[in-house]
Amino acid sequence: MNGPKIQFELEIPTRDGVFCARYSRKGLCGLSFPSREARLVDARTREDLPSEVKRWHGMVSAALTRALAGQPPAVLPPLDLAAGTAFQQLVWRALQRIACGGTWSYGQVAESIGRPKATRAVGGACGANPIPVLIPCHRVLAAGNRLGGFSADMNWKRTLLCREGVRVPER
DNA sequence: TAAGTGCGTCGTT
DNA sequence: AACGACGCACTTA
Repeated sequence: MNGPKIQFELEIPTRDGVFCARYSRKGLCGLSFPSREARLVDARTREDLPSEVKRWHGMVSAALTRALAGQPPAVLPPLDLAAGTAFQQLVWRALQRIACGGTWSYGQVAESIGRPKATRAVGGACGANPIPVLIPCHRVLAAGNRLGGFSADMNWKRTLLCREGVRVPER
């Protein structure tokens, strides 16, 4: 699934730790949660920032801060999802249509992209989401109002939903 | 009710 | 051919 060519990796400090945003020539192509093994960002990436990337990064920082506060989305730069398969991109686009404070089931996502039987595959695509939080895969729950899974810590899924005012199921 | 099993299903590796 | 961030029917306790 050879990923996009990363041009810049920039930190985003938040009240929940330091996230890392990745940009290709086309736009935002990745976002990762704060991690213990805090990757030092190459100093080189901080110099010679194209104004376009500065602008993108400002938008992403603001959007992330809002999202972490459970607020509806702000303006985002173009997203570079080209690394995903056609199916994955379909799913990721669908996720962006889930309103803040709302949730869909994996089955509903599957239906919304015209593949009603691909529920399980939708789970796989959610797990491959390169831009969590901003592409809100945390808003997808399992049927029967169960929580379902999450690639990063399940606590992130709980926390994000909780901040959006969603009544989070126990399991 | 709650928890566990089995199987259909389908995109990805 | 094997493996899932699934869903459903069905069995147990």
